[in-house]
Amino acid sequence: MIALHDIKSPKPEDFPSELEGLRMTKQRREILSVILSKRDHPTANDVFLRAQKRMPTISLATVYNCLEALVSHGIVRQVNFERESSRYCPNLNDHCHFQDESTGQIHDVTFKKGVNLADFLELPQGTEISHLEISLKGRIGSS
Amino acid sequence: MIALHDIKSPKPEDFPSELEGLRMTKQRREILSVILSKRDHPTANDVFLRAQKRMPTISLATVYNCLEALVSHGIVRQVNFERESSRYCPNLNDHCHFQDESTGQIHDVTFKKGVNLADFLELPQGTEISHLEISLKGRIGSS
DNA sequence: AGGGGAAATTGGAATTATTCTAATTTGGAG
DNA sequence: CTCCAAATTAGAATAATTCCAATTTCCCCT
Ligand SMILES: [Mn+2]
Ligand SMILES: [Mn+2]
Ligand SMILES: [Zn+2]
Ligand SMILES: [Zn+2]
Repeated sequence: MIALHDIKSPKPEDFPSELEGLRMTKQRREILSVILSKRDHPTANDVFLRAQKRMPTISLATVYNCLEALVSHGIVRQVNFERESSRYCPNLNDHCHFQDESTGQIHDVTFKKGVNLADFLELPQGTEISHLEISLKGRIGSS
Repeated sequence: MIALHDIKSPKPEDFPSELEGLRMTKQRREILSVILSKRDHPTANDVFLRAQKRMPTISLATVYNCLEALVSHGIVRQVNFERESSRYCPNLNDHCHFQDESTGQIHDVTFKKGVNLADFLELPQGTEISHLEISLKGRIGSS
């Protein structure tokens, strides 16, 4: 089973016309391909700028609309660092984010295998988590 | 050693005129007392509304200024959930936050003792974390 | 193939949390 | 008491995101 985000350099044409019950319009396809084609974590505006290269008439409102559609259908993840603008991530595996304060770059951080949340947190019993976000900031030492 | 946030119903007068190197003006005192006097996680505007009761001339800009001063001096914590407005927390112990989606209430969640981040995350070696935020959303089952 | 209609896109305006600015006030040091 | 840096204030500015109303797209039906 090969996940969408494993595809190397996807062209918009590579996507079916419907995905996870979401109609794949050409704008949505373009935006998805922008997000999948570079493993960084672009903001909506970054996505807009990149999408404009191949689709000069796309609007920022559409970028926001498409991102919201992709996120709510679980095709793309939305990532937040404090009050900064949201970023978007194609990695659907369980992971969290580390922002290197010296470069601004965001790195995916996976969980050690076998661990699960409840092992770490003193959660009130009966808690059902629907959404989890872990964001780290710091530096990578030269050692 | 009794921590500030353990004081029951602190009046502004209870605070020294300087704290952690921060000059305690009457506005800062008032705002700190607002935050300490109720264990919820108010937004800046909530704080403004509450502070106005005892200090009708305080301005929203001052509330933001004071919160920023208190946060940057480590006297209060700033808490974020996705794109919602920031909230402020008097609990300085290591903890994270759970928002109950049925009530909107935010609960402090502590870490199980003895665990530490590096045990959970596949961090690139040499990583120095300067800031960490864990935010959960969900519901508390009736069981 | 043609037409209807719901959904998507668009540009621009609106919203809103937060920050900035410039003028005034405050309060501790000398 | 005076001086001065820092804090407060009202209001304007900013910027990310959402809303709106008009247009366009395109799927479905005949
Ligand atoms: Mn989410
Ligand atoms: Mn912080
Ligand atoms: Zn990611
Ligand atoms: Zn808290």
